[in-house]
Amino acid sequence: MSQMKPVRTRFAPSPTGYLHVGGIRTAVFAWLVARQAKGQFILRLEDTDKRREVMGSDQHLMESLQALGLHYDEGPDVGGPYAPYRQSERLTSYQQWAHRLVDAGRAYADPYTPEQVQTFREEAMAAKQPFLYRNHRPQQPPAWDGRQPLRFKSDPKPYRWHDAIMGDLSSGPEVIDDFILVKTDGYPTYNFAHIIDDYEMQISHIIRGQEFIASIPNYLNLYEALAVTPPIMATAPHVLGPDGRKKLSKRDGAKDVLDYIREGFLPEALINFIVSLGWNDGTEQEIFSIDELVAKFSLERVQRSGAHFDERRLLWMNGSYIRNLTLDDIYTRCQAYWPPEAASYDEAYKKQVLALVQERLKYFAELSELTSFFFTDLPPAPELISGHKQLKKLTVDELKALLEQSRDSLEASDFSSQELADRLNQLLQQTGQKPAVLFSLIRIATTQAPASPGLAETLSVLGKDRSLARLAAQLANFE
RNA sequence: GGCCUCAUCGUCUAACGGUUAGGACACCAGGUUCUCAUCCUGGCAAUCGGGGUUCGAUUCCCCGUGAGGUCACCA
Repeated sequence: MSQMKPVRTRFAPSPTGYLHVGGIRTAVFAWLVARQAKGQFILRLEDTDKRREVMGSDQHLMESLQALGLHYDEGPDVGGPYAPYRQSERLTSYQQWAHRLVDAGRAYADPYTPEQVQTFREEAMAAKQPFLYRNHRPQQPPAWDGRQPLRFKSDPKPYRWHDAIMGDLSSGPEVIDDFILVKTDGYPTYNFAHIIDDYEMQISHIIRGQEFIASIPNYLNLYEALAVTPPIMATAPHVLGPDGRKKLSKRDGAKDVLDYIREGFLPEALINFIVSLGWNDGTEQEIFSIDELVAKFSLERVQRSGAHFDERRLLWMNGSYIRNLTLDDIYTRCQAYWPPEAASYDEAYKKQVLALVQERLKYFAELSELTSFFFTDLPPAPELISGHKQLKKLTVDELKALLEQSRDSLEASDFSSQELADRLNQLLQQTGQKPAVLFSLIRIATTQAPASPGLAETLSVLGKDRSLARLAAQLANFE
């Protein structure tokens, strides 16, 4: 056991597109493990497949991590003691290790053409056998001059190892094969490069998705050939699509994590949600602050089966976080989400509005729609009355009478929230109406919106002039 | 097809071999003098199947079944 080794974890994505909630999970786990142990979290870009690389996705990846608060101690843009952190810039290192392997007789040039190898593969599959390159291992391979792929000369044997998440795992010799170390374009494969980098960067835990679990025996075999002690392995199950049983993918509508941030999801809620997809501390606690997660998280308690991504749960969790924000905090965080008309209003007014809608927000992008009537006069919406199960039973004259009576009373109000509540109450008695009728009518007249916060609070924030003007406008509409 | 892994409400999950199998999301009903939301109360809803071991199995073992992963000059 390497209990005294400093904890250094890494997130090592390839820059082939945006990061979604499924892909970010191993980053969150790695970050938590590093923070908990007061170690380092490293970002390394695995850009060894130039064909799949997507321009700009490296920046996007870095932005996503920063936006979530998953700050890394070392990485391509921040540097660090083991720079460079981009695999395409570490080619000489891989070359050195490759030659060392060749010299030791543990790597050799692959003399076959891709077509020949493909034929071997198809034969194996046709025979319903797994494809093993080493069944075709050449007796006298040519000297490696870079024009052929360099293959690992494996030493097939069974393995038993411990995975921090999956527990004790084992495999037989039949899964060990002569995989490619260096491609003909001079770039190393992931299978080779990550092992070299993790060693050179002193990585203590490799936390990755379960698609790699079948390859681990091969890695173990290579570690032996390299005389390197493997880091702790932690294999996390996939995040599944909402309905399907397969790994969440962009095709399932897996959104870019930055899109969630843009829509006004809180980074800490997103983190809490992602972690809770497969992890809990054994109690009934659902909401964990980042500090609590750092303190309590453990790979051992991560679920071994995949978890479906359920956005409704995310919505609930984010709403819960928003409700717990202080008014000042929520105000600064939601600056970008006000309706355009709000621009000319001052902070005090917007904070009053915010206080009324805070418990209704699931994410900040809803702010505009929820609050527009506080900043601008909405067009008349007669369907709100004609579609109202109580109001539609009243005649226009009855509605007018109620509204006029309300207006007369409200004209004498000071429009404080409490005074309005009392006055509205009196109005109920004076008119002999149910709240469902009177309050609905006033609410619709003054907001023209299908929903609003409580009537007294809404009128109070709207203010006397605006409220009365809207009542007058509604009355005029009845003419 | 070989190999590996997994399996509790619709979903996320809890349960030293002994619980009326718990919580949360979602949903439904009721309450909070109007709507939406919050909040409160109640409700619906699960141990994949079959064998063992055991006084007793969600839990341990075996066999099925189902699902996923992998068998790339992708990661």
